[in-house]
Amino acid sequence: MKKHSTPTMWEVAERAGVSQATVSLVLNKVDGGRVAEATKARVMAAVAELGYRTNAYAKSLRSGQSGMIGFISDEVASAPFAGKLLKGAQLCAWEAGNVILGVDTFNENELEAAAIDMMLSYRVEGVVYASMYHRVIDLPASLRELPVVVLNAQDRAGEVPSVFPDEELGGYSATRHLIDAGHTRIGMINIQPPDSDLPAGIGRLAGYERALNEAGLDVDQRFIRYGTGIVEDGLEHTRDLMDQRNRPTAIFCGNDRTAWGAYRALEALGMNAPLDCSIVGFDNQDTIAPYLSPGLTTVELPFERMARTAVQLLLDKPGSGPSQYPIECSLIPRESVASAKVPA
Amino acid sequence: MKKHSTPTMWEVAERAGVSQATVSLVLNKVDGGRVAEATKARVMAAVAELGYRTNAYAKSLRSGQSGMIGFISDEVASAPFAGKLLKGAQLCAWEAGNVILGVDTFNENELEAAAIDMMLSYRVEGVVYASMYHRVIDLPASLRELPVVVLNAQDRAGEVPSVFPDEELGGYSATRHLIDAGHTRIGMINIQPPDSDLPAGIGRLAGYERALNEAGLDVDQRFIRYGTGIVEDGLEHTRDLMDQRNRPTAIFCGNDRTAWGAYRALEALGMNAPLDCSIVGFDNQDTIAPYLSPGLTTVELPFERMARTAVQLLLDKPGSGPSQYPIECSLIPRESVASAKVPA
DNA sequence: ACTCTGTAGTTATACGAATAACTAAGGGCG
DNA sequence: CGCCCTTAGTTATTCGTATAACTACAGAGT
Repeated sequence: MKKHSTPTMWEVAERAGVSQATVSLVLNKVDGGRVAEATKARVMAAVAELGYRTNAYAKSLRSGQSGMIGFISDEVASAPFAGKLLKGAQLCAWEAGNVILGVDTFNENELEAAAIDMMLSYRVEGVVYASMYHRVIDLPASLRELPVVVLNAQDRAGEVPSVFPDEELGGYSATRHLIDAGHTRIGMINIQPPDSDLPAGIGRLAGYERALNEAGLDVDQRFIRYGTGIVEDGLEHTRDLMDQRNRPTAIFCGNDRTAWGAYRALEALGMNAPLDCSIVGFDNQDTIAPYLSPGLTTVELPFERMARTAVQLLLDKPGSGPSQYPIECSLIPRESVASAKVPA
Repeated sequence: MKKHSTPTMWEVAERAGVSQATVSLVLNKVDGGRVAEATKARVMAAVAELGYRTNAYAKSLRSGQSGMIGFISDEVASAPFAGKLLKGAQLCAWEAGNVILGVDTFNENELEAAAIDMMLSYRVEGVVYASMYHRVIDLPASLRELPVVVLNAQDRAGEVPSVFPDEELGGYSATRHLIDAGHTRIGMINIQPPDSDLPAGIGRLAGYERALNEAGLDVDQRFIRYGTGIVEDGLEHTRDLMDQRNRPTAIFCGNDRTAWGAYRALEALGMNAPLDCSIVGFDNQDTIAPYLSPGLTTVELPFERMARTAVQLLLDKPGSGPSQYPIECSLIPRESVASAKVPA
């Protein structure tokens, strides 16, 4: 229940005994020594007494600046980490006095079109176009009229800056961590079939191979499996990997769900992680990784930093820098990696 | 890169050879037979050719309606289900031509104050004040000037409508499901200590007891344990419960993480779910419940419906209805419940 | 005495759209 | 023929703020 709706600058001005322009000058500190301290104080007092708040619409209309950043995403609702993207975006926007206008399209083209329309109506300063998973996307044509940054995905046309996780480096770090612990027979269970073109699986595998090569270890195809990123795949492939003579002493799982499956397989086989087999995951999914036992050593997807980077790119729009911004994924050590037993 | 910034109604009017007012009439269908079909067509053509989009700020300023609904939440980022709240809110708002202006406060008072300020500036039609978990909250005083609905929480003062899960009914359904399967010795592992006043644990336990009473079964305190909702608690308490003579044949776990712990305990004891012990969880956490093996029968928290209800309450603001809106939590059957063996 | 420079404001206007109030032309009808 | 109604628009004003351009006055400098 508001008594007399929010007051305007005129009402503040009247109460302070000055003109509306003066109120504006005071509130926006366009001072330049134009307003006496005493007057300022009177204005501020009136503002406080009346509970005045700037009308963002009038301000934007006049100034031509909306102070809003659009955030379009497919299916945030279903992605457990989506909140982190939102968090990074919001904090970064906020620090620069901007606000996030977020819309989820639920992968429906109609909704997406409506969302873009709406953002154009609100004259957003730019749009962060976020994907739920790392992939290569085609931007809707109607976004061409606006500054856009692609988040957690890559623009196929390469016309727009894209911020995404450095999967290759992540895969490298994970594998390197195992190598550093003395492992030489390291399996990998990837999260997609070999013919899939998703950057996540491709990059993580590539990083795995680079680490092995760099360490002078063979890339043994018998140690590489291809699942689909779900628990069952980790379970089956791990069972299978451990069934070989000369089996791996460590497995790099392409994501945490797969790692969970690996745990289950080891348990079923009466084996112990990390003593019989070290495990490294990927994603650092926070409803899983810390709750597995032993805690899962994994690679973190830097959602918050990615989102901040994306928003920052929109904010300092000037001149086009590079179009690809891979963000480092860092290793989160827990208890699922042990030193390899030194061969006798 | 926009060539000549977005066109205004005047430019559309000029191109169509009419006045600005006419363009407005056409676009808002305030028709009443005032504009000839041919003219309408010319206007629409001009709109399309110039790519005109209404300026939301000008429109709101003039009409006094912002078309925005504020959504304030603590820590969406960390809540895996937060997306569903957002989803329901957005869809419901959208259907009525409104847009969500969302802010996460990360539990910082400063940010919250700034968020409320910002929403007042944007003259939101109302605010959904959402909590990450079901609790009793005190609303910040500055929200008093606006229509507010509390989501996934309850307003202590009871001055504002609150939409939250019907925990008691959920607990009842879960327990009833086990009773219907023939179980008579049913344990419960609650998610908070007995002296805690969080509605979730209190309600779920109350529902459990009501179901037992209604079925003429005793509420046996030896079967009720109090944890804190984490995996380890489920593990320990289940181990403990199963260690009794005359142990329970089914356990109602106060949430899915606890249920996960129960699975681990059973596995460790060489027992099988659901054959040796049926399990029901709560939350239907989608990164966990479907991936446990066997799939976890659990109770769903109706986030999307709750959020829709909250927004709807804001939209049809007239006259105050009830102030509490408990929303039904329904049972999601999977494979973790089996019929009790009929006693010989 | 006159201009010059600050200081401390004020006035007027524009942003883009919505809408109340007006107008102009054509036709029907008594 | 004059009157009124209908159709198809137009004009003028308003929302709340930002800002360019102006004013009014006091004191300094020559």
